[in-house]
Amino acid sequence: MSQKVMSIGIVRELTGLTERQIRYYEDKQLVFPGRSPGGARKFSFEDVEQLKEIHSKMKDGFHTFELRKTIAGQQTRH
Amino acid sequence: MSQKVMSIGIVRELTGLTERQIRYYEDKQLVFPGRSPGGARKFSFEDVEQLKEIHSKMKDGFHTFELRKTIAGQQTRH
DNA sequence: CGTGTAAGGAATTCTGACACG
DNA sequence: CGTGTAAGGAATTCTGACACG
Repeated sequence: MSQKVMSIGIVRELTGLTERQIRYYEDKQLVFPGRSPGGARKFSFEDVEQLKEIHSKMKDGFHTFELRKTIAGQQTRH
Repeated sequence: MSQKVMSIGIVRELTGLTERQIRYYEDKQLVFPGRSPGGARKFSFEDVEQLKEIHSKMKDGFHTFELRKTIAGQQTRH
C-alpha cells in the first residue's frame, strides 16, 4: 500500500480533489509522492488516504501549516 | 488490490515485462485491465501478480491459449 | 506464436505565472 | 491562503503494421 504507483489523474478520481489541490498539498509538504523518470508524480494508496484526511481537516478550517505539524509526526523520518 | 489504478509504465517496472508483452497478454485474454477515459490501460496489483504468473508459465513452455483455460476458471464470470 | 520496432497521433502531466481575496 | 486557469512543452500511451521465425 506504500508503493508509489498511481499518477495524479487517478488520485484525482480516488480523492475527489483537483490536481491543483494535490500539487499544492505536496508543495506544502503534506504528502510526498515519488516521481517517474520523466518527472510525473507517483502516489501510493497511503498517499490517497492521507490526501483524503488532509482535505477533511481543511474543510474543518485547518490551514496547511497547521496540518504539517501533525503530519511531521507520522512521517518515518524528517 | 483489485482497483485498476496503474498505467502500463509502472506495470512494466513491477513485472519486468515489456509493454509489448503486457499488451499481447491482454490481447490473448490473460489479463483484463480497465481503461482511462482517454483509452490508457489501468491495472490493479492483482493484475500485476497475474502477469508475473503468466510470464512464469510462459517460461515453462506454456502457450497463451493454454493459459487462457486456466485463467478462465479464476475469473469471476465469463 | 510471441515479441521487437518505427510511425503518427492523442491523452496526460509538468512548471511558472497571473488572478482573486 | 488556497485554488482556478490558460500556456507551452515534455513524457506517456495507443493502435496498426511490418518483421522474424
